[in-house]
Amino acid sequence: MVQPITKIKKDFIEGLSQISRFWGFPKGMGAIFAVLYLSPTSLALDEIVQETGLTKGAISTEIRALARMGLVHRSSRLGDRKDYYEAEADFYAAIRSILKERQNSEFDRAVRSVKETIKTMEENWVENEEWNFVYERVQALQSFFDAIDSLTKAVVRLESLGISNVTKILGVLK
Amino acid sequence: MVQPITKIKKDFIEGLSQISRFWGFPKGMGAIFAVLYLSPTSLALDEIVQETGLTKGAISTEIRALARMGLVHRSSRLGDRKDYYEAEADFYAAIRSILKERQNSEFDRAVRSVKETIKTMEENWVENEEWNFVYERVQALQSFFDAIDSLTKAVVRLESLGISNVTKILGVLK
DNA sequence: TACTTCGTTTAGTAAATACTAAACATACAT
DNA sequence: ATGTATGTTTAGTATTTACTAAACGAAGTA
Repeated sequence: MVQPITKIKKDFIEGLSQISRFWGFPKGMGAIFAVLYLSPTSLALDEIVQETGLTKGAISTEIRALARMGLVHRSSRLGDRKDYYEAEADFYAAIRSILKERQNSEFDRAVRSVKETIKTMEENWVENEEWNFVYERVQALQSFFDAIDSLTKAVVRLESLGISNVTKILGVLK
Repeated sequence: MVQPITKIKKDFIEGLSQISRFWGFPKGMGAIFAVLYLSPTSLALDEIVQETGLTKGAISTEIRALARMGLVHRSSRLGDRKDYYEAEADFYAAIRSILKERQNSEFDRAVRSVKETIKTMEENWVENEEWNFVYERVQALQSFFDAIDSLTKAVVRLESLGISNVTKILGVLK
């Protein structure tokens, strides 16, 4: 059975769409990234419309999210009003970028609310068993978050999180 | 301003709900976990109904998911038809458990489809520039996935992923 | 046997989210 | 200025997902 390149691409796009959805992102987002990732040249919005079947509007908003995460880069050419987009091909760089982005997200707001809880409890301290128990648990969660936080910060700080670093980590975990 | 323990709990539950939603899980799931996490004793389904305001049905299905991820544990008592649930308080254990769970998930199916793409291309090889480019890119993604995969496998293998291991990793990344 | 008390399943509803179509804004070209 | 090609915003729709209410099943109890 002959497999034309278009079919190969289509399957790959499909696969990335599913992966995207699995991580809680719109599947269109995965599709857009996939199209750019498989293109040797940067693409204009209309070309992405062609390849994905999505509308300009959807792509406009979703590609902005992708750009914010550092998964795609936007560029423009002299004497050309169009914007051109290309995928970030270094996934380690992408991960660092995503982590960085997440630091000022809704997630951090929620995490901070846990910190608030602790402060509130300390300021209104009541000495009884339940209070103690709750305090202890909330604090355990807090220090877990802190550990995760330093981990992500460490990763973000690296100039490059390459395969070599991953191997290093693997070595430690042995 | 006096802060009764019920208000403290409510805020905390709210916070975990948001965190849950941020990670793509239903917010009810976060609420259920929060209620169990703040309880010194294991709770029956009806008690969780009371605390969360969700229905039996919802809790039944969502708590099963939580159990599958190892975030809560179900137990029963002699001469008591009720099931009792308690939260896993060791978050590092929970992480390992979640990672383990994810290994046979929809995600892996999608990842495997990328591997398929590579095989298909090799079996129907066409020598031209586009084919080469696509092949190279797909393979780069594949090896990225492989790295992530060995990382999670290493973490899962650890008897305990405690704060000490996290610190070790931080050391390597310095 | 019929009656409780529990967890589960199911069928339908509500809510959230992704997406479309079309109006809009901007910038350039004629 | 008017027209055209672009990206963005908006208002509405479709789809997906979370959840409810109620029927069900199992397993004990009277």
